[in-house]
Amino acid sequence: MARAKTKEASLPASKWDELATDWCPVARALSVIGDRWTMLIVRDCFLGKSRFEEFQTSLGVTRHVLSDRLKRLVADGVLERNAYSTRPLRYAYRLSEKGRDFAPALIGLKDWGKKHMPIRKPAAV
Amino acid sequence: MARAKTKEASLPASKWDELATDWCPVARALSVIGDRWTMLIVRDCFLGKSRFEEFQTSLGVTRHVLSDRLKRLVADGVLERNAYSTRPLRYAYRLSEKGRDFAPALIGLKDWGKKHMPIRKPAAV
DNA sequence: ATTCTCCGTTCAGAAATAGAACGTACAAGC
DNA sequence: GCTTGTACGTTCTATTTCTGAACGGAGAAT
Repeated sequence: MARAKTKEASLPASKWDELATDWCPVARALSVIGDRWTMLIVRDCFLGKSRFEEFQTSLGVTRHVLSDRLKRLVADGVLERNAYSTRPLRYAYRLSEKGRDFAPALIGLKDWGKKHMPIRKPAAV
Repeated sequence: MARAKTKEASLPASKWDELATDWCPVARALSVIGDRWTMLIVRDCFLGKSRFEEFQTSLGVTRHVLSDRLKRLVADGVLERNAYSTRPLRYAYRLSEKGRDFAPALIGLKDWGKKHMPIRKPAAV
């Protein structure tokens, strides 16, 4: 996967790591999906997206950050990376059971957004 | 989401603002509470905390960022700021109805954290 | 008068992000 | 063989954000 890593494409470390062992389960959950993009990647997975380009196009996140977050989600067991093509080696990212268990939290956020952040646009939820 | 920028202590603006008008209600919700600390401040409010020092001690967040997030939450209508003391003018931050509506999402995160992030020591220690 | 508490603000250095270009691997077309 | 197109990342630099510590001010307590 990674070639010579002269410089580590590091993940957030300082304060996030403390959250991972916090007494509060909400904080521990946020240590995994509490950054700007990660929850949206998980949402995209729920919507059936699974490929790098799909996430990138959908979210508008920079490729660097997307690459970083996908690695982190795989490392955390939220996503699973499997080859969907062997000849041009390509990987698909799909939710694990651990990832699918975010559904209630996502629904809570969805309901809040619909109620408190209305918008008039061709919504296709 | 334009916020009072009386000074240069501006709040995250570039990509977060786009989320606020995203077609997806989850993204719109995250434009409000999707950063590292904001959801934890809301959690603290659910736990009965209401004062600057309480949040700061509880979270370990820097005072600068805490000040910024509280302003943002008040501007977004998630928290209400009321004086609890007039002589040494002090304000308490409490959840509005809009803020209390985060309960389902928080419970979802809590359940996920309890199930998938059991408390354990960091590897080294 | 001095110290203490509470609620922030300011500053410099460290870290993360944005935006774009670059690399690799394979397939199809010329 | 050479170029173009697609998919999946990596590398680069400039900008933005965060951390950590110090500073300030207003009243309270000693």
